[in-house]
Amino acid sequence: MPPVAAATEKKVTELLKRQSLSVTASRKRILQLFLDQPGALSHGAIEKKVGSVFDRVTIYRTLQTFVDRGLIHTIPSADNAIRYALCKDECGDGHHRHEHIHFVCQQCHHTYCLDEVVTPVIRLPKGYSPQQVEILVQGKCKQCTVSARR
Amino acid sequence: MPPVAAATEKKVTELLKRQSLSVTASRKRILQLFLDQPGALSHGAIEKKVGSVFDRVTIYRTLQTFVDRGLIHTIPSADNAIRYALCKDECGDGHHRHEHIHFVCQQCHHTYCLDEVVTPVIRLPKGYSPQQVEILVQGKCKQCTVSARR
DNA sequence: ACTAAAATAGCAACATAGTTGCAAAAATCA
DNA sequence: TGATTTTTGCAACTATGTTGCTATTTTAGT
Ligand SMILES: [Mn+2]
Ligand SMILES: [Mn+2]
Ligand SMILES: [Zn+2]
Ligand SMILES: [Zn+2]
Repeated sequence: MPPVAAATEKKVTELLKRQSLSVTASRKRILQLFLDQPGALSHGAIEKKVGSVFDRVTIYRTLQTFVDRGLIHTIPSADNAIRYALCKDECGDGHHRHEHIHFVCQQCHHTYCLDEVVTPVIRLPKGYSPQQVEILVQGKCKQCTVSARR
Repeated sequence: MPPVAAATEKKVTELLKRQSLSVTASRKRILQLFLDQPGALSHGAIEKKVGSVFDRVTIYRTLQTFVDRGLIHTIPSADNAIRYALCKDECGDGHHRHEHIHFVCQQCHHTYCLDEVVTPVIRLPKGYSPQQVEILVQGKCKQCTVSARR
């Protein structure tokens, strides 16, 4: 067993226990996928990455559990596939508080949380009571801009 | 034939001809649905409203055609069902230009274009090239706020 | 108004996304 | 370790969306 993998395994196990979640193979694997890369993942992307190790339903339920516990959050999209990304510390069991925007690259199709960019206050006409604001920016991401320039 | 219906029929026919679109029963009916109410419509909502008069595929293709021609635009969502709403004059064949935000009521589940609310400029970190900004506000709409107060 | 060409609609089949009930398996706890 | 609780896998189902092909409708020219 390589020491790096062992370290990550310990980390995800700790994370799960901290949320009082049973530590199972699927939860460890899926949580690790999120930790291993900076972007957001859709159910389909996860299915591709883990192969047929886990049932589709298990993946759906795992994602829902993570959302419920404030481990990950959902990101709306224009292509009918919900993306999920890791939450920061402010989120917890039963509550999410996000003030960042999301960026979707039209070239590589990755979705990123831009934690540095705070959602501005949107002033609505009389009568509308806002609860949550989602900002979705589409364009070309850092990586794709750089590789186009070379 | 009631004069009101005849007048609307003439209107949608004119609209379609103005876009050099063949005037068909499905296109007239679906365009009329959008003109008859202020909100956005999903494929499913349209299917319910028109019953089984048109094939599902026809509805999908009609919506796509309208989007292509700049008659309607899509609205991203968190529930995996694309909504469509009428465009204003600025959009046309092959191009959309929208600067308004969208409001989704968590009570009545209607989606509205808030044309009065202009999307603010979002400043991104270096390297990201924005192309389009979508703002989705969730909360309670005008109607639902009023009826709750009574 | 009639006809040929072009566009559109309907059908079937498929693909992807997501849900639910239930029994088997695994994780937790004592 | 063994009982209890939780999670998983399977099957079946719904919703959403696409594609290829043929029949029908629309359009445009006469
Ligand atoms: Mn995010
Ligand atoms: Mn709109
Ligand atoms: Zn990119
Ligand atoms: Zn409402």
